[in-house]
Amino acid sequence: MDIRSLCLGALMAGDASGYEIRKMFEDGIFSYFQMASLGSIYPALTKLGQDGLVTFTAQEQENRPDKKVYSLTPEGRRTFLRTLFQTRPGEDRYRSDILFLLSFAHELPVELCEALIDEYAARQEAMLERIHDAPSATVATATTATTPPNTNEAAGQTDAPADDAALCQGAGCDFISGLGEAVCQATLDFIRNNKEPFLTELRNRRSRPS
Amino acid sequence: MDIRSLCLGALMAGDASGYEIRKMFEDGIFSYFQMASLGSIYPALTKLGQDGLVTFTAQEQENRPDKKVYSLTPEGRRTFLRTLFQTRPGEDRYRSDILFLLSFAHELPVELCEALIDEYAARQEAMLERIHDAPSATVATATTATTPPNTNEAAGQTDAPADDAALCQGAGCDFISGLGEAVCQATLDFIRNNKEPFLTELRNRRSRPS
DNA sequence: ATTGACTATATCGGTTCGATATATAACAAT
DNA sequence: ATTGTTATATATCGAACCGATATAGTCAAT
Repeated sequence: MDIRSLCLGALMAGDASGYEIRKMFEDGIFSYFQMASLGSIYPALTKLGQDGLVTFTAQEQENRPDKKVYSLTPEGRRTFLRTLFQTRPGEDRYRSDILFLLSFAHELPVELCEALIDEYAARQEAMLERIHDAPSATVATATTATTPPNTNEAAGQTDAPADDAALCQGAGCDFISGLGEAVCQATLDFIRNNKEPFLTELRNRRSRPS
Repeated sequence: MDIRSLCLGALMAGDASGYEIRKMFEDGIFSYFQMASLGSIYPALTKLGQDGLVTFTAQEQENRPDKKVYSLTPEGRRTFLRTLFQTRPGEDRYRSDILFLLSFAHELPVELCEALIDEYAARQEAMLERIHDAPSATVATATTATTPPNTNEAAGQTDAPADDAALCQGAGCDFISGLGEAVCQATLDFIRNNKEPFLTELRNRRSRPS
């Protein structure tokens, strides 16, 4: 998936600025399986605008740089849907420095190994919490007020641009976050059951390096 | 983790050519949590050579391009171990086109959603098999003959360069592949239990789009 | 008062991927 | 017989992308 498609996908959930798109990949639903940085989002939005797939309206904000709120054009929407249908999905890829380091456990002090495992577990736990805090489509969607720092409350132009089912629009996201939860849980379970035996074995091998 | 460290780490398991290093990231133990392409491995090895962290000996092969077999220098080994100790491990990142596509399930035909899920499951299953086929450190290591296409059997120079504990050197790799197994298993379990309910819900929403 | 955190856009350098070129051999299929 | 595919093996180049940085203002906390 190239960043242009990723941006179009983000805008499918509703109008957003570049900054808000990044947050979707940082904290939002997309953060579990995709990422995109500002350094690629802004150029992508510019190019998408040139190609007529998005438009933006500069929202003036008092004492702040203008906020460029991007929307999909009808052609942008069509293009994205075509992408959805045609894309042969690439291989999943997982990258973890911690696991790489841990694959050299036999060269490391046992304390460092333990710290790495604990760090790994902590991150999984944090992710679990993020999943639980996220809104679900099956549960009532009216709970989250969301109310972003909408400084221009008086200006009645904003029209609440796609908030309800925006961040998590339907069963797909529920399925995915359920999967994420299951994976995190399995990871934590594995660590709970195997951390100590692993460290013990490391210590044993250390004492008699055979 | 930059590619130079990744290459040093690969060479910790024993001498290897650039091509063989890539295979470690393609099929080998590293494939579960890191990746590296030839387009970055070869330049990295060249630079590491300039910095005196690796050396190579060009092994002539009949009717084949020379095979440059790289080895860590003592300084290269020291540098890598220093890296192991000092590195503040970066965030894990997972990237999946399939899950991204599935997050737009409500825009897709149910059949396509099912195909995507099946594809996802198939990949997990393939990964599980790869993990099971891989050698384990705790089990007898003498089973795998490995015998790569070693055309020069008569030339007694090769000296079987680090084969036994090479690919998977110890408890660390066992821990990691155990973790990988648990995660794959949890993923497959989740899909088994939730695929049909998910598809059913999609169909229901489609029939009465409310 | 000043530090740090958040919102917001934008650019630039460096890293890395993916495709491609080159060369050869083994093997399967037509 | 010839074609195609797969595998070994090195190497390069353009395009894509990340991460850091610059700019600039608000707000809360110390």
